Amino acid sequence: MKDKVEDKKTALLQAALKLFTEKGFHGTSTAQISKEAGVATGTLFNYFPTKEDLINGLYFDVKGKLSRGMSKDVDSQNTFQDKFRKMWYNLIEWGLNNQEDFRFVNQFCSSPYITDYTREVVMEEYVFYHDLVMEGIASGEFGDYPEGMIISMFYQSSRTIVDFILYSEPHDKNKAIEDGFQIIWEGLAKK
Amino acid sequence: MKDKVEDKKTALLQAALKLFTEKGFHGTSTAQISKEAGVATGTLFNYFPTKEDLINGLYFDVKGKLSRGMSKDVDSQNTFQDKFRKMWYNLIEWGLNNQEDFRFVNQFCSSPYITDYTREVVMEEYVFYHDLVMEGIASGEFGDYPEGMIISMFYQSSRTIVDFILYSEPHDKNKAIEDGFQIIWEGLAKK
DNA sequence: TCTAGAATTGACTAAATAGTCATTCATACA
DNA sequence: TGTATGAATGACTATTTAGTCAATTCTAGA
Repeated sequence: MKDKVEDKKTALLQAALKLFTEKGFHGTSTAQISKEAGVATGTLFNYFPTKEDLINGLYFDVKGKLSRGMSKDVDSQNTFQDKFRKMWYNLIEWGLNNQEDFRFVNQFCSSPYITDYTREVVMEEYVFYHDLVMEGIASGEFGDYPEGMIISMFYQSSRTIVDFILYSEPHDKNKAIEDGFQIIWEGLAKK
Repeated sequence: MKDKVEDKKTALLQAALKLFTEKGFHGTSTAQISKEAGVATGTLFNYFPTKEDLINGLYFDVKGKLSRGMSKDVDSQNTFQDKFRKMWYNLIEWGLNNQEDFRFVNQFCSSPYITDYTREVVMEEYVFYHDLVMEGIASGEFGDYPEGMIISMFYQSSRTIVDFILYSEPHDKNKAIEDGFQIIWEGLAKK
């Protein structure tokens, strides 16, 4: 049955997510992943021929979810600043609601186990984001900074704020999110 | 002889730095580290009883160097902004000139292999930095943001700019550094 | 030069690893 | 009900791992 097949694959991905994030790629054995997923050791290799295939599949999966979470309702915003604010809030909320996924992506985004091919395929889902930044530069909303710098600063700032909220546990979470947006927007906007 | 002892210890730390950064903690065997350092497998365990002691020693070492690099000549600056600009430039230059060290610190700063004790001891070297940020908040140079948020945003931005320079290879490195400072300063400063 | 103590060595071990494969099991259809 | 197909299993293997330790080499002072 199709559902059961997907069940086991999903269970394996979920187990891998948890363990890779917690103990790293080499720190997690395939036996542990199988056990956590509740399947036999051989089953893992039915779905993912090698351990590297597993982490690449997982990376693709999680990056896709992040992309969809980030872009939600952005189009329906009126001003450019509102589009970016919406994206900011989406990103932070997604990070807070999907902590393991967020940590996984950030931990493995520059890992040698993720192949160039995986990176390429994943990149396609972020074209809308690049386009939006280009638009902001062209229309003079942003200061005269390179596209790649704006993108990295924005994304890394979201990581920083998510970590800040999780680690420092501020009494007013929403203020922390808005503070973060103020900092990055004031930093990047044209003066 | 004292020098030779230090030689081997240094060689081991250097080898571990290179390999841990490249292949991760579990991805690097103690045998590889010994080989890279040009010593026997047993020698590693003379200096560091366990592999975890090795990475903790390394973390302590590198964090100390980073702290000293960051704070150089900051005291002799006149204005508050100049102190922060100096620290920004120090940080970026140190990151560019010590890429492996920088990558290592950033990769392992939230790793489970680094003990709470190591973190505590390391923290002591960053008191001056915390004090400076507190001073900036008190004197109204910074906007009304939590101390921890300012510290994280500043440091993570430096990571972002170092990575941007290394990965995007902009034609004008110095403009990228100053751009980065503008972004983070405009973001954090009181309006 | 001789020697005591420390540093260095690398063969060794018990445990763990990624991946295999012959066997068993579940399902869907005739 | 009988059976054919593919999924699931877990014992197994060849290799690799962190760490040990008895033997060797080096060093500094007498």
